[in-house]
Amino acid sequence: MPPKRKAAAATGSRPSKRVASGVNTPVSMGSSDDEYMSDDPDDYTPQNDDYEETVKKFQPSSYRSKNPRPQESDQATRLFRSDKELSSLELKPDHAVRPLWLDPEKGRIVVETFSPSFKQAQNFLINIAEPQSRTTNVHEYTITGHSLFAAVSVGLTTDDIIRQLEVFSKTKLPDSLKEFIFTSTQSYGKIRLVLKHNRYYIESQDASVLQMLLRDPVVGPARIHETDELIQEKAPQLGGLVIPGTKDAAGDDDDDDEDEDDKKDEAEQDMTAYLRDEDDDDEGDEVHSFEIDGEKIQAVQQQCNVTLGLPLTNEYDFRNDDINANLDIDLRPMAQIRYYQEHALSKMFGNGRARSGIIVLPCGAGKTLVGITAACTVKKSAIVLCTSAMSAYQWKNEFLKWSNINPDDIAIFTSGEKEKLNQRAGIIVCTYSMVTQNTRRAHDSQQVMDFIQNREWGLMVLDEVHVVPAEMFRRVTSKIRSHSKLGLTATLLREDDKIKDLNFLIGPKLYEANWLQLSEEGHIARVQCAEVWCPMTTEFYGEYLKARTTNKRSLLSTMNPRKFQACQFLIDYHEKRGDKIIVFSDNVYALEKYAKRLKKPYIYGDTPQREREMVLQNFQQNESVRTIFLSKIGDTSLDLPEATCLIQVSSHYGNDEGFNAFFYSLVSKDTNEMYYSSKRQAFLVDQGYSFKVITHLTGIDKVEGLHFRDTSSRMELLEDVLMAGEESGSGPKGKPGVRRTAGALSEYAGGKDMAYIEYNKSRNKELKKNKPTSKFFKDIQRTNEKRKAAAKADM
DNA sequence: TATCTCGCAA
DNA sequence: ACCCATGCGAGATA
Repeated sequence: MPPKRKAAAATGSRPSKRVASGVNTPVSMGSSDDEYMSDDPDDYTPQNDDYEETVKKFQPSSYRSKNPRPQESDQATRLFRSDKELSSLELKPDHAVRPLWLDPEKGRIVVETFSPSFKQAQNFLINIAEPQSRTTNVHEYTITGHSLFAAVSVGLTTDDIIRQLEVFSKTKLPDSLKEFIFTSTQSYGKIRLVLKHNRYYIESQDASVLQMLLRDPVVGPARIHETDELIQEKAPQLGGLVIPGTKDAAGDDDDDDEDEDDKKDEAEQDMTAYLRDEDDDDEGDEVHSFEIDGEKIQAVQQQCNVTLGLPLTNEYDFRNDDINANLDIDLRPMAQIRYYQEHALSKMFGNGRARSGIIVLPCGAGKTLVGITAACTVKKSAIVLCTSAMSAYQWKNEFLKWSNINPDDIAIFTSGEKEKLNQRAGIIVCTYSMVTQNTRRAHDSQQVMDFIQNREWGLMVLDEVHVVPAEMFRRVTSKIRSHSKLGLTATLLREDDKIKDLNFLIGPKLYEANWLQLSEEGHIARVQCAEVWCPMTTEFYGEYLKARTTNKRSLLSTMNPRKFQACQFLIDYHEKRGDKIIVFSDNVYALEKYAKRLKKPYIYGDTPQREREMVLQNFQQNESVRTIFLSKIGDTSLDLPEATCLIQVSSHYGNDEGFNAFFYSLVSKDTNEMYYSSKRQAFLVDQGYSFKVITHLTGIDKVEGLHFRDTSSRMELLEDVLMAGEESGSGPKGKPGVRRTAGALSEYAGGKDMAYIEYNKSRNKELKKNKPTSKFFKDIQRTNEKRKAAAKADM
């Protein structure tokens, strides 16, 4: 889908900034005059050029560069030196040029972002640790068993990890940490989960490990054949492998496509070398195994991963699989794999097999193409799981576009469409819910489901894989038998802590793109995030305090007239500079109110498809439609590349829409919204975005036709809101159909008083969010119009 | 084919 | 460290 993105979304080649200068400043900020003003100026953040230079010069053995910001270092030093656990650790004499602080007890790592070797350290850490937070001056990571498993899975050795850490650390590596890394990594990669003839086996070169496993109260009973003998056989051999579309991923003979742009960095080359080495090494002579009940693999995997600390590796030696039919599929020559996509794929196929795991790529960076290329590499039957029917269509279309697959060999399986697939090999694209549904199935649905469950799949692609830990969706991993699983997502953040389950449900994180780098190179959009704090009016705040239900309160906060005005101002401001604006509200009542009063089109759940299409088409093509209001429709899979500004009026969840330029979140001060805002901030920061807090919108007074300037109009609004709050909770719930109509009129009056503060000055943030393709509209149309006919005609 | 009910996710 | 609401997929019904 990368190519479908419009101009802003980077078709690759040009790393230039596509955002006009000046775009970096959201609205013009008021004077930063109040006490919130942050006191850590950003001016000593190294500039990119210098920075690059410095990094280049930096060599682990020659620490000539001097710490560019000693005061920071001193601060951090004090911080850590005061910690009793750390006080015993001796600083290296040249600690100033080394970026890492280690907390051996908690496995915590703090990186100084201003260090000359920050980038190198970051590239390394992303492979061995889990990112915890990113602030201006320090990033925090944690080393865990899982993160080390991921590191090992991708080819790093115990030695590599310890050696590199030692290089970057300000102190001598504590023995306890070394010990932890050593013991953790030693046990990894010892046992594998293997699918063969539609049965699952646990396999190892070390029979004693298997015997030990069999004594486990969870694993033991899951064994199927109760003979005491382990199965023993020859280990398969590997050979060279070429990933289609890449230069020469595994480094042997021939190839089809050529791929010019390539920015393989050294680290990556090294990595490939590691992979090869390991691969040669671990080709043992024979392996032992025992069969386990397919129904119990989830429990077994969890037990091994969590309790025993012996995660099961999933690798599929697809080239030596002569049981499952080959699929005739290749990338078309036009398909250009970008360097980071290639890196991701080389992590997956680095040792000539398909290893199961997760690839994290920002939206618009081309996740679909990665999935398709994986399928073209394995060349066996593949099943793709999507969160929505629309997304399923997009996947199928992308397959047809980027690969030469015979249209008869790819089928959609959703509630609306049950396409047939021939018996040999093929690709099925379906929704998670179609597969995981527990209730009665329609007849044809059951047929396809049987087909799916009886087949031994070579590859399972799990789109938006962060949804998989959900109770319902996680069933896919046990219902469908697949030799390998590839999870794709833009974010591994969830509200709960279930994201960890992906380690045994799918596999370790194989690759995570560096958003900063991608955005610098123009592969994904840059974003400016800002939070606008809007004081409540006295009338509204009075009612707010009186309100009993949270529902009513949230309605009052989102309908806060000053927030409305801020919204109006921002729309006005950005329309004038030529932006296309999407205003988002998850409250339908507010959505409608705002939109109607500002005379903007809006779409929400009950908006008929036909009307959605109209509105969206106009937004995309009609110059005069610059702003639309959306509810949470398209939470999954709405992508409007032309939007350059997002304003969020009401949303409880951190929401990760990807935008090309601006992202505002409007928050009513002193309300619950503030409470939630900290969560949102954390989310944005974790995503790598920086954001600002704006407490004053300069020039808001001057907006022509600014609504709610006078008290009477505000009172009028208040009454309306209170009424809505009464009936059936929050207004627009109850029956779809009875929507309140907007009040009328707009008045004029005085502005606000807010001051601007910069919250997290930090570096540029990026934004990234993942949405499949851009043809949202077309696909809806297609779906609706003719599930069958249109699909055919189109293809 | 259109519209309803239901369950689920975050 | 909200809770709910909202939206959607799937099946059933006419």
